Amino acid sequence: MSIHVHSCPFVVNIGFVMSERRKPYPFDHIDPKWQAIWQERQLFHAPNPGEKHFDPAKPKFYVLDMFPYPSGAGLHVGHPEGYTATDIVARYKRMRGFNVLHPMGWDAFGLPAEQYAIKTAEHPATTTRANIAKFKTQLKRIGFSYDWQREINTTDPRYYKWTQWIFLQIYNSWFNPDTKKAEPISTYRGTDPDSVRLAYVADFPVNWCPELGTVLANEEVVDGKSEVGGFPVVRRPMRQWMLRITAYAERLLNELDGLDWPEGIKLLQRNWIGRSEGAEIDFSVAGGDDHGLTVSARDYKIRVFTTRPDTLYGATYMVLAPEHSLVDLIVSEEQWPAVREYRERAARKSDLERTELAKEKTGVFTGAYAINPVNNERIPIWVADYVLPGYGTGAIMGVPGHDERDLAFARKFNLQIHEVVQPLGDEDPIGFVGEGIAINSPVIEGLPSREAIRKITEWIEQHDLGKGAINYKLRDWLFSRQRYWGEPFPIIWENGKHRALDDEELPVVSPPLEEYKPTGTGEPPLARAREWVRYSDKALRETNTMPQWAGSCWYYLRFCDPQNDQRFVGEEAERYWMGGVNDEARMANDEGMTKPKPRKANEEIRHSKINSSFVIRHSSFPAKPGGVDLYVGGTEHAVLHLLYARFWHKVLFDLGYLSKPEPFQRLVNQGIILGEDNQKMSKSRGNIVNPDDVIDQYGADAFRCYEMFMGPLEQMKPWSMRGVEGVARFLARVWRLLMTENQAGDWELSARIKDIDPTGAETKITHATTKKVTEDIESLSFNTAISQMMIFVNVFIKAETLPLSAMRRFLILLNPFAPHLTSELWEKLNAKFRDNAGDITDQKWPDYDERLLVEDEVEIVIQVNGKVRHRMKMSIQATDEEAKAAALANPEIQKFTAGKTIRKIVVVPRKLVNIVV
RNA sequence: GCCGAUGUGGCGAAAUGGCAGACGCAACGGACUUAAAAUCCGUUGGGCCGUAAAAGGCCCGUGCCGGUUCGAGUCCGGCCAUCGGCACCA
Repeated sequence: MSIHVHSCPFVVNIGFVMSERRKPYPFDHIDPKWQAIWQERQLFHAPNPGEKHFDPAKPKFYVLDMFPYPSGAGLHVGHPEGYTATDIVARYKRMRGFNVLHPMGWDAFGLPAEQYAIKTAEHPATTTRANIAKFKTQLKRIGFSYDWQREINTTDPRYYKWTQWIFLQIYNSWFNPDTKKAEPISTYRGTDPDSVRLAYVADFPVNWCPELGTVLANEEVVDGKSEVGGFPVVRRPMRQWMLRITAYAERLLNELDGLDWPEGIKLLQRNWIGRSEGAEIDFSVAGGDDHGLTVSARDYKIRVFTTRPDTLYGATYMVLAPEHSLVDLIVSEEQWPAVREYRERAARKSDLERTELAKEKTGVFTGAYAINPVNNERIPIWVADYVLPGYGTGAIMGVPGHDERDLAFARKFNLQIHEVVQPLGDEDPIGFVGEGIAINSPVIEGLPSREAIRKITEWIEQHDLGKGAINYKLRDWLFSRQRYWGEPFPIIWENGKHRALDDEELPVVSPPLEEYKPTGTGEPPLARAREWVRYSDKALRETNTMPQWAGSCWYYLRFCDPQNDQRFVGEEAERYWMGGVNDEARMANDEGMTKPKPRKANEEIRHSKINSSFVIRHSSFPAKPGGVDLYVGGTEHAVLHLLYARFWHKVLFDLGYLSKPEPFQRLVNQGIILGEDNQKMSKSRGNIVNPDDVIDQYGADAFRCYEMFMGPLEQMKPWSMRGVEGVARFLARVWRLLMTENQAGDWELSARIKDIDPTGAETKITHATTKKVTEDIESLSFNTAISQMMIFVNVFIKAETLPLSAMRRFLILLNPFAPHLTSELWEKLNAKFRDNAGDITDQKWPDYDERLLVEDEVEIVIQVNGKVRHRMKMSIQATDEEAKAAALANPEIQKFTAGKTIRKIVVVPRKLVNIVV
């Protein structure tokens, strides 16, 4: 409460006034009353196919929130923004006759929860339980229509049993490059299945965060620091579990196309996947004259990846990443100490040092030479850390003439620079990286870059020197953590080899460790549980745990069938909710209703820039590949969660467990809510707004409506308590529109409400409001829907009589936004009029009649040279000629046209006449 | 550096290429009240002309500069600013 002293001084200063103060309407009675009724009647429970009360005639709609990570701080007003939006859609869709799946759960494993537990010196299981309880209480107060019977918790063994099971499906499959699908490992015909599994163990330099005592995925490292906590991250070779997400790079990229996601998010994913086309070229290592190379060194080949094979004649040196395995084999005796020292220094560097701070190029000569295969020139081989071990082949050909980085390197170390691309304009050819004409390049002389690339690639292939190749920036997913608070791996080790546990042995439950903090050495805390680790005399359990993202990779599937203990999700339930069987019905019911707003022209142009010449589309790929109909959450998950979940989904789809190749058809990102000071909400700034305080003062409906009235859902916007007050006033006006206070000070239904026909004007505003609210909910423009309802109330509050039908219709329209208030008023109407209207939640969403919205007389603007000079009323029937004549005859207009030649008259029917003189 | 989003009153915002600022907040004036709160009514982009006061009229105005168009907040080109993402990816 003390936080809000500045915004509401009188409440705090004179405490008793608040409790004494008359509420604008009795939300403190209404809110709990209806929440209890909803819970008791389980009104928002969605039965699965085959269950009692399931109605197969209805189409389905799956509307999902990104489930929260229950932190110790509880909710702030940013969380319920997306939740309110989806709740409005869910309530609306139910009234439109859909079976609506609208669930909520808890993503509770992972680093932040564990860090919080360590800080408060409590066990993460304890703090997690408490945090979830707090979140749930807070969410319930807002009156969301979740089906709480489907609540799930990623830390529940009944849930993570299936997370482990899915891991085993991944472990037990491989990616068949011919079918471009995951297949059971049993179909693999090679000698070493472990080398192709989609989950595998690798020993190589990883992101190690000493402070957190764990390794992190590339995606969890930001600017060389851990995303959680902001601690330094260094490279360190360790044995780790990896998931072969790179096998899916192409599909993850191409199959974005059919999704209704913001183009910006698709672009982020495309960039993250980072596809580039080019060629791989082999350079052979030259025998040294006095460099002490052994004869066999000549047999070594260095393979490089380049997107510009047309600059091959300009390659004047080569660079190997310090970690490249050939370095040891080719380095000369003389250069060995320098190279060794350089490699050690590079290994110690943090990511931050290696990238951001390393403006100046560094490197060291290996003493070895390679042969440029196209012209047989001897070129020196260097080691430098500007070449990354994880991308391409970890080696490059240095073309300083036409690459900025190579140019900087060559200048620093005095290496040769050749011009091989002639710019089309008058730019300096040295350092020119664009497309031009190949020069000094016999095989491709005179060709434009694109053709040159094609021709030289053919030439390389013909001479068996390499091949055209595609490379992705995306790396395999580092999947193990040296932490306690995560899913244990269902894996045991025997004679140095890993082996999957049987399905019957799941779940593998973590041992109840008292001492769960990271060891700091890189050995996982689970190793402390000696009894637990000893699986048998010969076998030990894997002691790493899964990363935070594991549970959220498939939770949307579990929501379809959360109680199932036979399968991770029942087949029929999955087919129904994820959209396999019900598509036709849905499309029919859905026609034109859930389409995203038409994109602006420039968005289309941007999209079309994406080079799709290489896109391979399976003809059977569905136009709407995703299962969840609407998914709302923050942009922060643009690449991490959304990419990982798509990957798991595709593996399960390939293995035949799922009916759709993509998890989320339509994605919307809600914008961040800032504090009243326009700054990001944070504890240190003291500008956090707690939903509980808002609801105490103004009620849940005002809270919900304000969240939506603030502005467009996707936009970043600041909180304003004054704004909440304004919306609360609107709801109070709705209350007083239908209710009046009697002599005794009690509220009773207004005598103005009568079961009479509305006037023409009243019908018009009612239908206009229906149209606007309907369309605005469909396009998620909740702010303008509320504006329209305010206009409606402003009109009727002045009326002497209130037609019952118009009031009922209005309450239905407002119901998704303010469910408590409207339920109460609806009940009061039922009590008085006894017209068997039924409960408000059972109502059908009203239709509107376009014909009723048409005016018979319209105001037409008269412009002279594009400037508004006058207005006139005209019948809607008036022809263009009549409008023209009327405009010209208008004395006010004649003032402007007198003595001038009329050059042109533009008429926009029913809108305006523009006279050009 | 590259990619993307955004830029409209004092504030949150609204506007199929056709009356810029709907709706709300704040502010001001009034009604009610012993008084305040609440509520209700009215005014409210800037400048100017007009009038006793009104009515009314004119000019400017959607980050900046240019273009297309009878007409641009909206479309096109070029800048500037803020925010977000990527960042030695060969």
